[in-house]
Amino acid sequence: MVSDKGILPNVITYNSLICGLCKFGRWDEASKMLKQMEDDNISPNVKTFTALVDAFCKEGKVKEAEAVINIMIERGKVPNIVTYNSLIDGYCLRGEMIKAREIFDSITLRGLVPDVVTYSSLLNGYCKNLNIEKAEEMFHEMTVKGLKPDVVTYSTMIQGFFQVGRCVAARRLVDEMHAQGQIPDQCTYGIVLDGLCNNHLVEDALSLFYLVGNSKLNSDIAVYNILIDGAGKNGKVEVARILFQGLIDKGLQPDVRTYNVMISGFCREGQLGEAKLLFLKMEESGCPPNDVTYRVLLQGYLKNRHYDDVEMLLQEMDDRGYSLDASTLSLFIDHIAAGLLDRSMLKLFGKLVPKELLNDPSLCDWE
DNA sequence: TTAGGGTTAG
Repeated sequence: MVSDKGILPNVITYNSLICGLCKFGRWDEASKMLKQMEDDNISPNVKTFTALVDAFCKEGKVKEAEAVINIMIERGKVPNIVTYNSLIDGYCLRGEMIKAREIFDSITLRGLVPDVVTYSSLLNGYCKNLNIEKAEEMFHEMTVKGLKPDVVTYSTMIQGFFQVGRCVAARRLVDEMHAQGQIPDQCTYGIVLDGLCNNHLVEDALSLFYLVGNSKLNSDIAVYNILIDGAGKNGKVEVARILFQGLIDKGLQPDVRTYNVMISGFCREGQLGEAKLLFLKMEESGCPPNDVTYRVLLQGYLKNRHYDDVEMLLQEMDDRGYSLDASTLSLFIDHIAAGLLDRSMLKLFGKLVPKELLNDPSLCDWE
């Protein structure tokens, strides 16, 4: 691997490439790259190994990540705090909080010092696994240790409070982060809007949105996706429609999630005609439907006992290589069992059941 | 700007 100008790759070049390949799950190529790196007599360093550890952890493959850590130790490279933070994330992602805590506790024994990211990662794990008390403990403990919660720490904790319905505590924390000089960013904003919507406070979310007005914060399609979904789920599909039109008028481009939440909102209200129109508009707008779109629409049709387009949608899913997820599948099974669907559809339907669901005990006996 | 943490659809 030599560039046109005869420049040789170094450890930085390889790390960048390996990291990029890992990010896209291209493990084979990443491992080939690692091998080539060694053939070039360039030793992988702590960052190289940590990139691999992190990539495995993000897929929940903690055993593989630990294997990489063992290899790096064998090669005389010492894992650092970044390496262990990734591992904590991996265990948190799997919901294995006892193990995550063990890694956290082992950090000090290894002579390393947990940093803001370490605390925030474990705190996030506790929040995601709905153990808000433990999360609060971490939040408190880090300040005792002299670590200052940053924007990410606050955002994580705020989301945790919203998830368990503690909206007052969440809002108080937004004020506190301001007072501490940690300015909420785009991500915090999304977390707050989503948290309000999910706690039946969509009016508050909308007030905040209109208060923010034409700021850059509101030029993010994710903000619209959150609000359109929130409005729809709170029975305000007309508000959702206005928001959708608003983002178009503003020159923003709806993405596949925007369409999906809007279609989902129409289906919820039984407005299947509107849902179908939007579905058809996706392709011509350069934003083709994805597997979620099909599942949302199918669920909408089934729940509203509107079977005209079902076979066509299943056929299109098959053509596109999409499959049914567990919840759509179980809805289908109910309708088949109740004799509501034409049995001629069964063959096509069977092709869309993913292998991993074939032996699912909750879905058997449908024939 | 060589590796780490927080946001949206089913």
